[in-house]
Amino acid sequence: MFYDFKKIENKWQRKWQKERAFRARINPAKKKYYLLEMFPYPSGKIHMGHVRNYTIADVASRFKIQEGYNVLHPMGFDAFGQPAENAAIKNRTKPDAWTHKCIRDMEDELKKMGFSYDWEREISTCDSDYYKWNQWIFLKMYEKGLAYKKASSVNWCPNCATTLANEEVIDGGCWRCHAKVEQKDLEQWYLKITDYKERLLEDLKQLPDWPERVLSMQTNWIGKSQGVEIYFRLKGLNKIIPVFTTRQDTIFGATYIVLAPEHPLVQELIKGKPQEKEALEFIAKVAKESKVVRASSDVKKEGVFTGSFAVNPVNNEEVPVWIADYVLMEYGTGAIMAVPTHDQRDFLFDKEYALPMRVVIQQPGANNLNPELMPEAYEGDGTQVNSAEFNGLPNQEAKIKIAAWMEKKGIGKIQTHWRLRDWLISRQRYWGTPIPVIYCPKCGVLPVSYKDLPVKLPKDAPFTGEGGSPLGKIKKFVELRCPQCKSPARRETDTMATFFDSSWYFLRFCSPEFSQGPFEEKETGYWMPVDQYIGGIEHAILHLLYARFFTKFFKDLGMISFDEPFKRLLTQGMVLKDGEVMSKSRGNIVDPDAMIKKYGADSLRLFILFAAPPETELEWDDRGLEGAYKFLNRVWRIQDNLKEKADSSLTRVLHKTIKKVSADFREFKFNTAIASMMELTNAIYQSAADKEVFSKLVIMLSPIAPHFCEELWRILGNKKSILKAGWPQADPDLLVEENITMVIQVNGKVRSKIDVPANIPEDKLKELVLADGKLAPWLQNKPLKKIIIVPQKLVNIVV
RNA sequence: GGGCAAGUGGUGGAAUGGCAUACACGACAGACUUAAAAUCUGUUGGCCGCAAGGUCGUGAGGGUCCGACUCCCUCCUUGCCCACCA
Repeated sequence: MFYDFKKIENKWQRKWQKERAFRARINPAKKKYYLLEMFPYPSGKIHMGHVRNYTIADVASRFKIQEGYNVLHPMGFDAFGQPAENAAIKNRTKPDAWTHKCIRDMEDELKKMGFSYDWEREISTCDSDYYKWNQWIFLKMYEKGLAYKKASSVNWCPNCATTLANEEVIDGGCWRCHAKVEQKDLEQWYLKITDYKERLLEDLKQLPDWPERVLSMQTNWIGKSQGVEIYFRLKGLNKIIPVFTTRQDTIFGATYIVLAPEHPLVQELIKGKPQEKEALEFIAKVAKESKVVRASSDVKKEGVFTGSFAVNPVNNEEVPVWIADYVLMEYGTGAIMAVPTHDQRDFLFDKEYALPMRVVIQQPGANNLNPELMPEAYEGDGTQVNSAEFNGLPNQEAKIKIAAWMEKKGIGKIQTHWRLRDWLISRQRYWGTPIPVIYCPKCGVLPVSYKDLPVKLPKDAPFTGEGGSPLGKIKKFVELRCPQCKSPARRETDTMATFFDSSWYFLRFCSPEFSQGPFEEKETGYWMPVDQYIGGIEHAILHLLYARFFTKFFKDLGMISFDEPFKRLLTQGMVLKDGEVMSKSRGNIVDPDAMIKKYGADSLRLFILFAAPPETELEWDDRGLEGAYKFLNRVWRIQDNLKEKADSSLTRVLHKTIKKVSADFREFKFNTAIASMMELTNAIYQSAADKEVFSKLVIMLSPIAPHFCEELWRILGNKKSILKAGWPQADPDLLVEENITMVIQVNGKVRSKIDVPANIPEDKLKELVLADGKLAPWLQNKPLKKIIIVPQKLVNIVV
């Protein structure tokens, strides 16, 4: 007999919706729990990654409800973005209509999984009720000087005809379409996230419940490094070139310096030199290369001599000045001191052009380093040599002393450098939030006034697939009168990067219909911060960093009182098929909808939680899913064979299971929680359950297989929803064993086992153990050294 | 090149200093059946042994410990993230 999952799932999904079972409202009498998954892009279909992410969250949500928390569990759509425009070009649909159709389809699929969302809070970032507040936030940032416009060389995707943030360039290609990224000069809007770099770094300490990996990725991305800016005087010119280094201990080994080709002093340095022509050609060549190509490690390091010399301030040595592609203007001062013996990049460049080298850090223990014979740079620690008064010092100690000494002598300055850049938010696209700015030829850049928000995205736009923003082609949108002087003016036609939308949506969920501001402080005061955030590791850097930045900004505006938006973070692993990530291009997709049709949502949920712990990769297995289905049927059949009173041994197993499952749920260890419920089920098959035991199993299983358990719960005669059943408590008296099995080891190897009363005194236990005949062959004629007793577990005899 | 994970039966995985392989999948066998499916019940790391039992065994090698899948060191492999960052 199989249970009718189609009927049951449909029935309960409709009932939960009708009864608003997951409606969340402020209730000061109850402890709140805000559970959030990274909201999806509405592609129209959910994939297994979504199923996994949302199932993990849903179990946590339902478990917390049963534990008595007031749970907020919302869902919405990150609805702006490129695919809608691409679909518009391809299928002649409108992005708006296409997106809303996709949203409806995805809602249906999510509902079929039985997720416990408060659908009344659903938000969609492409609705003007939402993006109005993007514009509001932008204006606030503009007021505070955090949004600014800058002409700069940007990454340009020729395929998408749009700019990309550095963070969106992957291996020299566009993060979406993988086309080769070029360089282009454009006026762009930036957000000054660098103003928050110290706090973004420092406050990571407030997040002990984030995965170590993510914390380390964020730290590296912010990239604080302590070093010294050293001043090299240019020979023959009354100018100095500052260089930044974190290895000031190697300054005595700096045998040349290298400038980025774009460095402002380069033109002056090469002027009239024999190398001038060659240098100019080189600069022109590098200018054409994208930063990304220059940054790839397999490209040979190239450079030219400028014909000029600089003076190393620590020993007054004259060193040649070179320019090279591997030095970037964007980092540090755009100039480096080259120490080929102790920096591998300098070493490779040195070998290419046969420049001088000198060892200044001697490797401990090994033979003296010889610059001619070194196969590579020595970048490790050691003792200072050829370093004047610092000779003999360990280099880590010299680092501190040299920095202080340089500051004292005025030849350098201790400095901190950061890797984090400002965030480029302009996109030359249609399907995004219009940046609320007006350009007047007389009055200049004018922010749109708050009362005129939202600047609505026009519904009709020409989609030709050709480059440039479609918005720029809509006269009605672009042309207007300047609000100050009434002369003809233009609107900004750039839209915001969608990362902007997702940087504060977790706040909007607290009061999705609030019309006086982006969020209502009474609501965020109760619900925020998010207690548990769940999503993919691919958002470990950008999204989480931006969301943290926005949170700090709102705090500075006095709108919220906390520093960090997400208390705990869980990054779920990918879903694999045959050892590879599921993807359309690989053609190894398993469609969740087809699986729901075949086995039901409850079986799918059960399988996906049982197959692996949440953080690790999950190998898809059709047979595993079938196994989950069979297990549910096995539980279903228990109802046919209940007895009046369960055996006391079964009751003990039940209470052990309650303890284990409760602990595992709290730590998101769903795979082992399910395993122990399977063990309980096996025990029930050995010795029939009573209603009490069975009911408790059903409650424990209900967060995982909610429709199935709700149905069984009613079959067992309960009138109210299983969500109101409360979580079972383990009876401590039933957890205590009267007799336990002790493992007996001799020299660490298991040789015997004995059953003893749990409360046996140690000397009595020793006596029993030594009398154990099985041990005789191992103890014979050997002097007893000691006996180690681990209470309730084992005895180890050392001979 | 750097950082972080991970490496356990035929497979997914369990055990985070104390009985290695829980739980499940698969396989094999039995019961039920005219038969199959479903279901129920067993067996299932390698080697030696009729058996009792012994012995080897958690990527490789070493170390700490009464005792190591677990901690430390070296190496190998795989995955993810980052990368001319000076």
